Amino acid sequence: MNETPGFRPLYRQVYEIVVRRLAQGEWRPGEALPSELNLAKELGVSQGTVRKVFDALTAEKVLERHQGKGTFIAENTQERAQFRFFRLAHPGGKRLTPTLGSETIRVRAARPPERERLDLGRDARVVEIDRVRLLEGVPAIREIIALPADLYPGIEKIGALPNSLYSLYQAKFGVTIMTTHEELSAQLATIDDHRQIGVATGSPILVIDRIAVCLPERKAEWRLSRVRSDNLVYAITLT
Amino acid sequence: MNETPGFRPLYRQVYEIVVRRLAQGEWRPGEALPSELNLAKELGVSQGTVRKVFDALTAEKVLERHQGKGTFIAENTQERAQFRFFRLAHPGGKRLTPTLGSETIRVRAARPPERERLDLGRDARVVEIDRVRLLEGVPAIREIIALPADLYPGIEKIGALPNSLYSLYQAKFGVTIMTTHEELSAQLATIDDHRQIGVATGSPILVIDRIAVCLPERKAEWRLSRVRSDNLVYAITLT
DNA sequence: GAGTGGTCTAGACCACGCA
DNA sequence: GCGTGGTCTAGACCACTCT
Repeated sequence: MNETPGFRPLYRQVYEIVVRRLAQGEWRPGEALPSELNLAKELGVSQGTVRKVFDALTAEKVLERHQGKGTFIAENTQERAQFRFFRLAHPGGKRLTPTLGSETIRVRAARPPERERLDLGRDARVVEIDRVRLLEGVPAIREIIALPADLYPGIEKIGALPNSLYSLYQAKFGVTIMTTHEELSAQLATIDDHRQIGVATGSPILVIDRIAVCLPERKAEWRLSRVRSDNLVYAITLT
Repeated sequence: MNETPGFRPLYRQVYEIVVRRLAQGEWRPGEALPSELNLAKELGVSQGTVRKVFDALTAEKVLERHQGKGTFIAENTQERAQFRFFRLAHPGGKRLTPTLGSETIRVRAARPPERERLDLGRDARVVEIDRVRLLEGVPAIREIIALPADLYPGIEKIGALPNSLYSLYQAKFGVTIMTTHEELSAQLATIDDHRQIGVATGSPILVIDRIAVCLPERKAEWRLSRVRSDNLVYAITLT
């Protein structure tokens, strides 16, 4: 099939074809892809090669397979996105689901740290979302979110945003968040923290600095979360 | 091969056989397993079925495969264990490697919280390790570690412990840490924190509460880490 | 050259969802 | 009953390592 040094396995090439088509929106979230056999015929490879690609994309959570039905584009449903990227829980385990407190949204020129963190050019604009989220009815999380405005045209006109922004990004703007890079630190509550989530100034706050990356590879969100740390932990399993 | 409701794929059964043999120490860390073809013949299955099992265990980081050489038991080498389970870094990215400050080790009866967190019986004993670790030469981490004593016979007589305990657990006691469950919170530095890692009392501290699980499934370590949070973050990628 | 894992194919049969 | 993915096999050839 080819000569040595530039050797690239067939399934790699098929993988790239499928990812490219996905990114171009040839299939929409929730839709079924062609069956293994049909795609194999179309691309002139064996079913096993397509299967290997679909299996890999399923492991990456890009696709979902259902025996007897077909292969589908994975959806960032509310609940799914919650459990995948939202890690807050009570000590000992019970997962928590946040509800919305208040939010403001505006579009403005990107500031230097935003340009740097989001890999934006000099004249880029960002959407800034500030919101407070509640856990069990109590203000618990302050979030300051910066989005590259070109990825989310008109998001500021939507009005009330859903609890899980990631399912909104996908459904309305075709932006599928694939991975996030988070940096956690402990800080002391500021006077703003006190005003917005009611903690005493100087009490300990868990700060989560997150960059979210979408498919295809691009930094699609910068989110700074300040979380009250009384009776609340960030729970994660490493494997 | 079998009737419906209790259907278990062949590769599942092979998987369980291999894991059992691994846990029984039939092969030691760093050693090669039988080749796909040989194990397939021995078990009376096809090479493809063994391949599927080896691939799965490789994805779980239990095995390592090397084309032309063979399939090996993954080693928790110092560096590998570092990067896998040690998540502290400078803000923005540079990974850090801790060095040892001081440590004490003793064996004693398990206290109720230890029995509860480690699933131990009424008369169980634990090994307690208290140590201070340095980052870039500065005391930065206090760790209080509790181990089920029966898993680590004689560990208190070893003397100086290595920087990465997990490679010690594996090499000396056959305990391979597979996953860890961590809960992070922010707290204020106590007077003990001040004495041991030099931070001002009342400054913010990142607390990591970790349970480590070994192969076969058993809670093999409880570790409480208190980390100074100035110019230091816990960095993690979610996928 | 012998032995190992890596890729690719072709085909059989099973389990599941749906009409 | 058909079409889907899931399992399993057998065999070919390639790429890599070691002797």
